Amino acid sequence: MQCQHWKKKFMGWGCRFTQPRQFIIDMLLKSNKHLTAEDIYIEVHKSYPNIGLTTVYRTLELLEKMGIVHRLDFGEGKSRYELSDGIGIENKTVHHHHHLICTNCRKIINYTDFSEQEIKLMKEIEAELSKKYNFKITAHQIYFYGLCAKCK
Amino acid sequence: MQCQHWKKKFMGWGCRFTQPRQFIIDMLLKSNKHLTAEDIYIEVHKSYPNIGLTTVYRTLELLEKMGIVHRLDFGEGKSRYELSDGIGIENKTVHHHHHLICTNCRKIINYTDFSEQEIKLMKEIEAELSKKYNFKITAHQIYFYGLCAKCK
DNA sequence: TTTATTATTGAAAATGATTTTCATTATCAT
DNA sequence: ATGATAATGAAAATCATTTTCAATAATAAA
Repeated sequence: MQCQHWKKKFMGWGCRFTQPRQFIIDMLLKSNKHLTAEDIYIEVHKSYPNIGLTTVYRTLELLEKMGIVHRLDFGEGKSRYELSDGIGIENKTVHHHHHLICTNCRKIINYTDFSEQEIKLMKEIEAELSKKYNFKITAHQIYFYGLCAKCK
Repeated sequence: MQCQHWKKKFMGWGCRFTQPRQFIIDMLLKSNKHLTAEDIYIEVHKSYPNIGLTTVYRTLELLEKMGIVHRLDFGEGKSRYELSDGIGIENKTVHHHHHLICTNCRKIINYTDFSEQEIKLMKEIEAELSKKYNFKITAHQIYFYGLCAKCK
């Protein structure tokens, strides 16, 4: 979908918009979960059996550099990936959630219902930090740690 | 330092306060950096050469469960650890910083100068989430992603 | 204090995610 | 088409972390 759009984007980075990359991006657009490299590999493999796990890793690395994808870490010993904010229009709701992680049982709760105030403040902080550290901020993640209902 | 204090704490978790554990905690108290398991192993090894890397991993896992230590991830493929807020009195300034991570070169900037407003809001959010999800929040971390001055 | 019980330890092996290497293939500019 | 170069997949290598297991240390019981 929107091949031209993607092609341009890749060209801008001196890269080619190839079939494996296309399949991987399609997969990310379709899914609304936090996928591991292996998840993506297995899923893409169904429609494109030639894909290699190596390519998935390489593509994700590139997509991360391009700001298209974000890497998440829940302390599982492997990374998970999700599209950056504003990339997949349809499933916007999935993005930009924050995480509650139980330090005892490792249970993860996502939440997306931010207060107006929260959103406003985050924007302010971003603006402030951008200026102070001469940093172009494209995304943020908040992790809260503690004990879940069961482990309390 | 404060052996009795630690001993009690460990006992409360049905665990023993052993020498390796003591050395590891001392190391964490002394250091003011984000240490990897290997960093700790090498450092502790100097004064306690019998220590094994396995024990470091196991101890860090336990300390995390006990809420004494927090695991950080900067996408390097390995975890880093720091004492939780309020644990090491002397080096309090080190803790509770947030992170700016460059998605291109992986440079990491820590910042600790939070605005009053920021601190207040985070507390409010924590209170709200605690109630809503019946979760006892003990810590939080914020990661901002984007491009550093060089990579912009 | 001695003894019994159980948690903890270290070494080595195993695991599992991610990277590197390298020869082959696909894509793009000409 | 053709040549130059980026991208690919398979296999091997790497590196952090876990598991296994026999030996040891710390605690509780006698």
